[in-house]
Amino acid sequence: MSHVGYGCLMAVDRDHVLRSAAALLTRKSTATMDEVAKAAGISRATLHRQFAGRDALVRALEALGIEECEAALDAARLDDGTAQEAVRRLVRELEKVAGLLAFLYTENQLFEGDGQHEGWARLDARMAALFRRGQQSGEFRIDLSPAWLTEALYGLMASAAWAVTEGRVAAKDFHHMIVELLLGGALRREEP
Amino acid sequence: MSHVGYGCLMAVDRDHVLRSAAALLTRKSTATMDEVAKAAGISRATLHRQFAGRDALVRALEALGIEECEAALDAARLDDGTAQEAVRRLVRELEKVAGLLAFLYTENQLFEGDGQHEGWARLDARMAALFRRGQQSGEFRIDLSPAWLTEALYGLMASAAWAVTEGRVAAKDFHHMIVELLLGGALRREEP
DNA sequence: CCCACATGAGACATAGATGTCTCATGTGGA
DNA sequence: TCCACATGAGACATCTATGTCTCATGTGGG
Repeated sequence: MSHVGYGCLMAVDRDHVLRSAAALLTRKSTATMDEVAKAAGISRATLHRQFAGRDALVRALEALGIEECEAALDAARLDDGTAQEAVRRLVRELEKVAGLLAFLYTENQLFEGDGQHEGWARLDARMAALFRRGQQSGEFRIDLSPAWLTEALYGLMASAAWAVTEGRVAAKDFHHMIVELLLGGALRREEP
Repeated sequence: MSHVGYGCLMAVDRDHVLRSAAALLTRKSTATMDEVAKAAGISRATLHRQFAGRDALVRALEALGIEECEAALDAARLDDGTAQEAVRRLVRELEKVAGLLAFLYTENQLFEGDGQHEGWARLDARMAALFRRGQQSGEFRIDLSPAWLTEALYGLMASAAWAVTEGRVAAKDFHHMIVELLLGGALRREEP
């Protein structure tokens, strides 16, 4: 028996590997298991010991992404203040997950079968609830469904993350670009 | 020599194959050459005779997408009327290309190297010019850069196309969802 | 009728990634 | 010191998609 140290050490390494893989796959979604291993500073053998295969790795990244999104939603306190303020906090919190989210967003294989992760439905429901709250309070227009606003938020996050890595837009504008477009749109507001 | 019939027939078949492949790959981006061939109703051998390989096929799809986008931009008459009207026409015209666009959008391999298709730059430039025109005429706000609005339009189109195929939103709302979110945002306008 | 040619079917080799295995090494703890 | 164990390196088999080839077939035009 190797006592308890085993599980502990593995957990730490596993997290490091996962984050390295996320960073790499965000940039190059077709990266090899070899490249993922090198990026994490470990050998391919060790990578396989921690994740049964590429599929398992992607699944773990999906779980990580969902976990971090849920943490972001918690931190954004979606039920506090106006819905608009909550959306602003939400985008602020989601910004750090945007890269991983963009990667998962393109891994459409995750959503093909019937066995997609239930976490996505939970996240969708929470975000849609926020938009619905904004509609009921009169802040948001009612002709754009909560489901669409949720999808649009994902899409804008992915687009922005991708545009930033491509150097088309500045990273510092991330929050402003998404929030202002999502909430306010491109048209100038008439001065009241 | 086989006279002229050769080129003519090939052109027709090629176009049909291309559109079948676009329809299939839009749904399942990892489809095999076998599946692509079956979807087009031809054999894999014939598919290989028309497109040197999967890479060539994707490149051809890219060219087709660019071509159709440019046709859409032409049909939308971006220089006529207000910028807002032009954007509405543009989304209307782009709707039929949205699926293909969404597929190409996720084929990030196309944009990795330095040899990306110049057509994208042309399209970006024309769309950015439209948004810039709207800014200069005072219709659009100036704190959202034309480059970002262009990226956002791509992203929203892809998100909407994907959400429609997933059944999350209704296809008939496509134009309204994108245009209203892009131009007006989620916030209710104050009554003047 | 005859021939050229595009096609479909399938065999075959190749490439690239993946998954599994063994073995030597180094390190931390008893 | 000694041992257990995780690791790295690499060999090896496998698998899947791909690319290439041959051959029989059918069809359309001369």
